[in-house]
Amino acid sequence: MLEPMETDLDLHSIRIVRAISEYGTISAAARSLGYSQPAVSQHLRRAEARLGVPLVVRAGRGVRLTEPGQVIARHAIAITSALDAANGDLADLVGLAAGTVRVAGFPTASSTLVPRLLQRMRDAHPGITVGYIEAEPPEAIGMLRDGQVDLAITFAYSGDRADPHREGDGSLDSVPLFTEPVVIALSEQHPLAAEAAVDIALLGNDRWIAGCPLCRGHLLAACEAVGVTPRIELETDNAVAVLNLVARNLGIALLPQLALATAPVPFGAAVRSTVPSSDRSIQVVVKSGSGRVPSIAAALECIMDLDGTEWGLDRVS
Amino acid sequence: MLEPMETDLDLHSIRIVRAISEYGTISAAARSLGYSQPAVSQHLRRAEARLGVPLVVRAGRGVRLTEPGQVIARHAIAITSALDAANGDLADLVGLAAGTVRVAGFPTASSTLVPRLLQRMRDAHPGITVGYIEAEPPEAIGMLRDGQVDLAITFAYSGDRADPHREGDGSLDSVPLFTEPVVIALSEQHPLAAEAAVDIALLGNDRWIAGCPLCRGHLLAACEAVGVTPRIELETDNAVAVLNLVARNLGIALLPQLALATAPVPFGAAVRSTVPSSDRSIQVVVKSGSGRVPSIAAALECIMDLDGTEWGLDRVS
DNA sequence: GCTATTCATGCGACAAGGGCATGTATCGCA
DNA sequence: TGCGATACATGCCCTTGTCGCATGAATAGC
Repeated sequence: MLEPMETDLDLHSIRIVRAISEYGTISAAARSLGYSQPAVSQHLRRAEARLGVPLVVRAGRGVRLTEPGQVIARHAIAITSALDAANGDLADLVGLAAGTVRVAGFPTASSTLVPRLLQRMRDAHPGITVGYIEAEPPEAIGMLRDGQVDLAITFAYSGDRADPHREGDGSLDSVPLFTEPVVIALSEQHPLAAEAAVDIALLGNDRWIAGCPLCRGHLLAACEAVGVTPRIELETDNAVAVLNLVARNLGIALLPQLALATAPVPFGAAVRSTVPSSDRSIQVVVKSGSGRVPSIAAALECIMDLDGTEWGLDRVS
Repeated sequence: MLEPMETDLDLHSIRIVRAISEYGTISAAARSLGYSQPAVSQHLRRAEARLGVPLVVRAGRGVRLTEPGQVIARHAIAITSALDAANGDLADLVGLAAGTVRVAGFPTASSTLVPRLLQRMRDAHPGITVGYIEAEPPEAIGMLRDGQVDLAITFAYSGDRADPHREGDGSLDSVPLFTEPVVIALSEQHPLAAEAAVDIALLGNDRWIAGCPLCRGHLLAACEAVGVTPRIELETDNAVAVLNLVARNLGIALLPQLALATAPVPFGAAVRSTVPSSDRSIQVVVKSGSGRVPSIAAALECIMDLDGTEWGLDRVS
């Protein structure tokens, strides 16, 4: 007989009925809600038309809730409190009183930038939980795309063709934070250790120690640029190990400046700049749009406030 | 720094976020809500603008909820269930599966019309609670105005100047249900007991028994109309008592037909029609507007369906 | 009986909100 | 590697909900 009857209660009606139940008159309810009296009156009429049931009846100069109106007023408390809870949690997120950020960073950053970041976040926003997972840039970018992390601290060698940041893809926002020189580590015994800057073109016969895939790629590119094919015989991305191997003259290696902050240069090893020189840039990456999420924005801001001079990093503007 | 920030969650946004959380895509959410995809997309954008926080971020071909979005989705369950509870209770009221009606009726109705009404209501709408309180018409009307009852069963003598229904007041709706003759009860010994109809003009010297104030008023009016001043020496609105007094020739009385249904005419008493004749009408009264409240409408309908012939009442078309 | 409240109604204006058409990016498959 | 299907974004236009103001009618209290 009757169609499903779109008995759709809207928040406005609920608030209005609740206010009327509380104040007894439409005028007072309107005042308490910041509306004009006719607005509330008309809204009530519409709501009654939608529901097919009167919600108020005139009682002398004021109004009285009908039974349906009283039922709504009773539920209004539960509904509005549930809503207030949601609004409260949301306000906490907006106000940085709560929230979560999941960060991925490359290994060397774990020892340098990340502890500073976590400390700043804890000090500035104690309510925000920061998660961290170590991952090389390509993996970090992947986790960002997959939604496993909100923010990635990555690096890229200048001129790298396989730079995962450059996927022509507007879905990620990269912000360059620092640039750092790539230096060469070689034994003090090495004939070129006396030079202030070492010419890579002269290193075609040396044995090389390669690091992570990205670093190895950069090594190959740098050598190719000067017509040299490096003999890579050792592989490790452990900077301490690299430097100890170098100190014993078992090979030479290209290292980003930041790596030296995590490992003391041992006796017998030397660090020199290269010719031609090359740079590595440290970047922070977020999904486009998520930068406006307060907790993520806060983490971003904390990262961008970091001072890299302690580790020999050059701030990007 | 930031103004209170009208973080107003509306139901639409909550439903949309919930659907996205459930289906994973905006399109599927839109389908499940009966909207077009652009509508949901735009609504999301507006909600994000209002809240100042992104709720979704694009993830490949679909979208993923941000943390604020997930928070809303979590609360959505509680909010929508509270709302569903309210809608359910409201639907019960509309569907007559629940509800309350408070009825007031005059004493004679308590014995006749009201039991039938309660039985019909229980049979037709077991979920509806019907309350009853006995009250004379003026008091019943007063209780209706005060909101103590939802429905009043009253009577009025034709031509009564003090009829409480006629307060020129649009706030009450009266529906005449039945009319009944007013008859005269007198002793079989009475000289006029032999007549088929008794002329009131001839009763100026009799002793009268008056009933409730309204009935007494009608008695006075009926006598005045024919130039008689009744000698009222006994007063009771108990029909059984009246008839027994009449049977012993201690007085005569005007009685509405319905009263005879509550009291057998004892041996020695006679009932006759009067000249001029007069009627009493039985009415049902509700507050204007409350007739559209389902439970009250159902009670109204049950009353109007009552058949009065059993008690000698004449239906009003 | 007069006055201050209170509710209802009509009018005009604005904006929220939805559909449609269309453009763009992504994923899967051949 | 290129194509089709899917999904989201955007712009345009229109409906309709909703508000405020001005005004009228009814009520309660002094």
